[in-house]
Amino acid sequence: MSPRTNKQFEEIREQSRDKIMMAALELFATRGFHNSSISKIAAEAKVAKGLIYNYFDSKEDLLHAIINQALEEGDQFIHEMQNIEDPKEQLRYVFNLAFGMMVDKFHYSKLLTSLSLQLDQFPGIMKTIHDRYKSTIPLLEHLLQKLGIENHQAEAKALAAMMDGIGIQYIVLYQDYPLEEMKQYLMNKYDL
Amino acid sequence: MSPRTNKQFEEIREQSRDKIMMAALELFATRGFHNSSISKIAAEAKVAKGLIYNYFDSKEDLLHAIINQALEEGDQFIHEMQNIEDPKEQLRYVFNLAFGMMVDKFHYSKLLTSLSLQLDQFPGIMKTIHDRYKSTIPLLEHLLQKLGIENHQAEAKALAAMMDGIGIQYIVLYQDYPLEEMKQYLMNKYDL
Amino acid sequence: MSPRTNKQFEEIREQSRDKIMMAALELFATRGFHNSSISKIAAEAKVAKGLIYNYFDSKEDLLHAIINQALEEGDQFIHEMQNIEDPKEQLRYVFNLAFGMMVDKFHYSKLLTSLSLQLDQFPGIMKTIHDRYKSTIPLLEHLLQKLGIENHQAEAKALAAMMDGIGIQYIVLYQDYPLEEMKQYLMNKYDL
Amino acid sequence: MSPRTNKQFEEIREQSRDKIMMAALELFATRGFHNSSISKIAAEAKVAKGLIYNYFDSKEDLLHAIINQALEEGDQFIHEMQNIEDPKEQLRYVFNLAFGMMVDKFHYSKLLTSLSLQLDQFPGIMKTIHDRYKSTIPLLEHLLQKLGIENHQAEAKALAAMMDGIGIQYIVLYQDYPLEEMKQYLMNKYDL
DNA sequence: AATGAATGAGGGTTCATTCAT
DNA sequence: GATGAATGAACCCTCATTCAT
Repeated sequence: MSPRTNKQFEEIREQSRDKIMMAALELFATRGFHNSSISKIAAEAKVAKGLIYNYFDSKEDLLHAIINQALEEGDQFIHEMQNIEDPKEQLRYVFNLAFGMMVDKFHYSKLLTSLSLQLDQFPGIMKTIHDRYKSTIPLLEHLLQKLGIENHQAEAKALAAMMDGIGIQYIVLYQDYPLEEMKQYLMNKYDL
Repeated sequence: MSPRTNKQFEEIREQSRDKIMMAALELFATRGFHNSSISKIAAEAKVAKGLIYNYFDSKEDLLHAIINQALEEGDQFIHEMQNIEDPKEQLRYVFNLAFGMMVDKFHYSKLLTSLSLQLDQFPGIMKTIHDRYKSTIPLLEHLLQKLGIENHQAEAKALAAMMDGIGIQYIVLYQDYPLEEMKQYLMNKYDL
Repeated sequence: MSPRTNKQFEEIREQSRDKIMMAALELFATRGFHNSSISKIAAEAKVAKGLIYNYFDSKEDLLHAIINQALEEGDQFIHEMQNIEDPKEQLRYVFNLAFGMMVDKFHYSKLLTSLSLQLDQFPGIMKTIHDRYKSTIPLLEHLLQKLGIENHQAEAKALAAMMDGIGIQYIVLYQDYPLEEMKQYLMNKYDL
Repeated sequence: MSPRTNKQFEEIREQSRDKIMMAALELFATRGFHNSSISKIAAEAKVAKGLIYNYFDSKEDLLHAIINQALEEGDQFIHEMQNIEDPKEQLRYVFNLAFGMMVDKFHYSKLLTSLSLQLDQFPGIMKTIHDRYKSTIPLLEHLLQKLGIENHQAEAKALAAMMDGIGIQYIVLYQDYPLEEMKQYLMNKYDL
């Protein structure tokens, strides 16, 4: 009969794109980018190999799409955080967010951390991730300053390092890592 | 043309093995394991491709050898550390060592951190690295306890996380990262 | 909303078919058959990929259709030529036609010449093109005989070769080729 | 024992390279470049697929190598021709050479002619073949001038076209084409 | 008549590994 | 101990073709 409407097509596309990105995210995070073949991704997404290229120009383009999605989500949270007025509330929000992401978005978190260490191999995302790293510290500095913390500049860097370290240790040790304990430690430290 | 003695043979073997491991380490660290072909390693080591298989069973075996070498070196340092009596001296030694390694053994450090995040891909080294992560904390706990630090258990975990976080941020940001400043921060914190 | 008449349907069909064939002709001629994907043809024709299969069984079938169209046009001209009585007029007609086609039907001309050299790849059109080549010479022979040319059999073959040679050189060198000069040369030679 | 000498390696390389180029030449000429897969070439050459990339960077590089070999051979003959003093002898040499090549180097000849018509697809060889076409005519002009032929410039172009035309017709009709007769026709025409 | 999402075979290419010397 | 030619599985990607709408 008559062909599908544009809207129908868009819905179908959205769904397929998502299926592929979800499958790729999981594989990239658990097996690594180079170890996750397009075939495996397609199988995981229950989709034909060729279809992936209907949505992404290349395997790297698929990776970029995933990363950008992750970063956009992150940007949104930072935005929301900046709408909070009380600095204590802000820091509590940051901790809740950061620890929550480690758990709920484990794959995103693992993939991004992994890629951070392989930036030489992915020049296309180098700047993006570099910038992300650099932009975190001023944010924390400002926050700690508002909280009246002494030596807030050094403390911000230390806190940033600790957060990253907790992240990586949680990724490596997972079930064995006392994530909640670490969160409490920080909450206490900043009297939240 | 007198035949070479056994000792000469062994020296030659040792040299070739070393050349290969050095070349592989650099490539693995900078370009990643999957991105470093045996051909490239052989070229970098100025050695024929086939020779690598005289010394290592497989590419993964070569990786294992490198990791074990790194870990053995680490073990040795821990041993030396434990011979120091004064706990302050001990902690100073730990910091000097850790920060020194980040700079002097940058490739080792980067490779090990990278691999930590890809353990699923290398089940052969999973346990080794897992154990390494887990064994660090009791060491620090003990040290902080001897220093009379309150809440030494939580503090040890926090310190371990911070050290890892500093490591990863230095790897990512490199020249832009204030490594020395972070070291001073820790030295001050523990009054060294 | 009255249903479309049969005639209207047929017109629509004809138009779509034509659009597709024109697009395919241009792509086949400029980029080659194997380098012109159905997708590109559809895009060029501003038509959905699937529609092409409403009109043609396969990509090769589309090629056949184009070739046959070209050959039919050629047949028609030969027919018209044979209605001319004066042999000089006939030859003049042939030259005008042949040189005119090289310019006006450049793509047809290029495609057919190209395919002539790849007949092994397209057995379906082999006989057709073979026959076309063979049928040209008797025609010219007859013509030159009527013009009273000595040794008309050899001259006909030579003329046929020269025409093909001019064609291929024009295709290769295009703007750099003195097509008009060659035409004058032949007109003079046969005193037209 | 001891590894092969450099000379042994070179011989082996030469042989394999040649096998591959021969197989590729035949396939490219008969089935076309895009229709000759690396797999088929390897099978024809009785060699593993991967080996081809030990000798050529890419499929196109393999094509370039074949073309350059062909053109170099051609250059050599032109050089030899220019050492002949008597112009009649020279022209006879040209005819013998050209007609001889059509038969003895049928595949080369077919491949080069085919590619001439697909230059848009192979920008890398465009200039080379263009130049080859353009350089032929002055050579013939000079030759016909020395032979005292009237209107030698137009005649040279006509002769060049005829040679190309004979070539293409021989390629298309092959056994059915009176190649020898055409050669005699030309020999007579120029009184050789 | 028309759309374009979906399929999967097959293309070019890379690379860990083997082996004769 | 050392060489590098040779292998073939597996990679990323393209594309003719099908089909539900």
